[in-house]
Amino acid sequence: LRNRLRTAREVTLADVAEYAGVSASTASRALNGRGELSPETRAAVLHAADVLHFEPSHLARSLRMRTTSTIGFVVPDVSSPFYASALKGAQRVLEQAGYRVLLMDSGQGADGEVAALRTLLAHRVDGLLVATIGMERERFDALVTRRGTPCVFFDSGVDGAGAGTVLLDNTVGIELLVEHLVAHGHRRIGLLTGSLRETSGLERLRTFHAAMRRHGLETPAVYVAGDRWTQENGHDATRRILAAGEPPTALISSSVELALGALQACRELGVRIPDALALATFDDAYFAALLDPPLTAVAYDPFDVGEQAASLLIDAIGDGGSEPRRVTIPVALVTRRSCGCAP
Amino acid sequence: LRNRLRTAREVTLADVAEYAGVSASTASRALNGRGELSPETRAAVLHAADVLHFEPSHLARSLRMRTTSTIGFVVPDVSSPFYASALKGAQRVLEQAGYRVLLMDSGQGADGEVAALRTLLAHRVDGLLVATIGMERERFDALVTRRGTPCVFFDSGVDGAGAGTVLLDNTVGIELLVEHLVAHGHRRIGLLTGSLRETSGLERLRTFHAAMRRHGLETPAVYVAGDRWTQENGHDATRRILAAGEPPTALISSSVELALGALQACRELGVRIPDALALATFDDAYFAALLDPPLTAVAYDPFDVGEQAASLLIDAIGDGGSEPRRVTIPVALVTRRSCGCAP
DNA sequence: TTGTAAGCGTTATCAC
DNA sequence: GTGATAACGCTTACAA
Repeated sequence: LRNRLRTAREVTLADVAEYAGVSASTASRALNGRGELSPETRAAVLHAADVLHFEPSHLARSLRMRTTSTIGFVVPDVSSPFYASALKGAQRVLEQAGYRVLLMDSGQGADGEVAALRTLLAHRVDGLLVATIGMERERFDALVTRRGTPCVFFDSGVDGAGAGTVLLDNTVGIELLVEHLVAHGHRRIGLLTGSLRETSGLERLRTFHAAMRRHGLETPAVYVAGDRWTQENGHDATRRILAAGEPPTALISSSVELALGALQACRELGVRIPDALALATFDDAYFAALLDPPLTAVAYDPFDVGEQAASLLIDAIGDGGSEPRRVTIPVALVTRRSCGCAP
Repeated sequence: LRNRLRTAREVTLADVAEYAGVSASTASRALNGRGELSPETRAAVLHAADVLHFEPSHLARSLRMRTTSTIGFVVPDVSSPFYASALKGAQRVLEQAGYRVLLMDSGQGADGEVAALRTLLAHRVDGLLVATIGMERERFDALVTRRGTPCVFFDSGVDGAGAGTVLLDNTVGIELLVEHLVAHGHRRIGLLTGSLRETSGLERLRTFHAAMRRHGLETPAVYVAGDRWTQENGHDATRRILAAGEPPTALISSSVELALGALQACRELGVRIPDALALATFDDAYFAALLDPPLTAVAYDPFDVGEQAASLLIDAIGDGGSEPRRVTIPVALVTRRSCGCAP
């Protein structure tokens, strides 16, 4: 026995059974609390497992049970605070329900996203949580719907696909921003946009135009710029917008990364915020109040996004083919100095 | 339809073999490019796999091959930018080498860490990448060393355990900070510390005391405070330190979260930085230059930490039991206004 | 109450 | 070259 332990070989259920003097099936039943067992037998098995430091192979179990208790999580960029927080929120709920998380970073590319999905599917994950960078319905169906693996989208979805979608309240968020800046007296307002292939990017852009129209305000094409969710893009887009013949007096940013880029650009150009340019952004980062100037922002709970998506997914795994569900995460405006509000 | 799709049996290697009119072993060989095969057979199998949308079960393969191509990644808090970046760096290297990442958040608790390790081991991961919150050597050995699963620590390790450890150059980092503040003329310097159960927390504290002594400076006990890596802790610790009879004129923060807390506390107390209190911190966050005031910081590449750790792990998986290796990530001082440097 | 045997979907070792 | 056959470690009818 001692030699058994020392060898590199893993301890298996068979070892436990042998040590306890029972069959493998009995050992299995004892360890999983299934079926009727005599108390002594159960105790003997538990003891054997303990002595041998038995750790059941999740692999073998999954193969046999045809379920892995593993959820695939796909985001464009794990190092972004938003996705990291959503991940944490989802993980909390998922672990509670006995699931593990297999994480994949799509690297903000369509190929990366497909590859990530493929890997996860090969792993036979029980469900998928994905913030897509923008995939066509057909491709998604061919890849995952056909397999029957439940998928919940968050932050960015594929129209009509999936068992559910969790989105921020982009409409209300942008409207709050526009209204607030208009209330400050601004009429020339610009917009920094992220990727328009993603739901959040597109919804924010559309709502912006709608809100401006509703206020009877014009938006020259040059007042809208940006195509990626990066600080660099925010910087470049801001410079482009400010280079307009008659630049806007206020700027709305679709994300905090873009806003940081705007801050940087304004600093370089000597444009003072909020006097020369008012700034307000989507995403209330934890450091927003400590920036120079403190940033007016649309706040929400990023953990909540992950939690809700995870709950939806667990439901979908449970009840199979009920209606696709849609959850909207509420947002609220937090005013600070960057929009012109008093400190 | 949805239900039908859902219950549809997965397509297996046997299906592919049958469709191609060959045996399962031949199909396996064709798909994996192993052994000698006639070109036609190979083509037929590949075609069949394509037509049937065959996706090999990673589960079955792992069980048979006794290797999962999966790496377990354990951090105290995924939503922290540092860990998220390290994760991304590690993922890049790991994916390149054909590994997937199974992520677990220990939730900053010892129990959570043990549970995470257990789960990962049950999953038969090929290797472990962990930033421990501080585990005893014995416990670690009983849990993972006994199993023989290679483990590389990063940011925080277990003395003498594991196949390698990747740490930031905490010594140089803190020395740079102390020297710079001393050069500004400060003699009363305080320190904000994180968890002292973690390597980085402890090393930073120790180096601080050593550096101060080397400069012939005294550090009253009340000048050092903090016990967790959170903004809230930074806030509270700062208030405690500033409440000293003769408060320090400069403050070093062991992490950017702590520094944000300090900034917040100073704002509340009306303490002006850098005039009334100079501030400099470990960690150069991407928003550090845009804070009020811009933060002087010790910079390093967080992705690098993950990459190096991943490389070490891949080596360890390859050559088995060579010497434990140790990598130190270089750091550099970035001066900005918060320490008293000109803008 | 407990044991036997048949798989889950692969790959490796033999034969032919 | 290609095909049986036997594992890998587990769960679960079905027997006993």
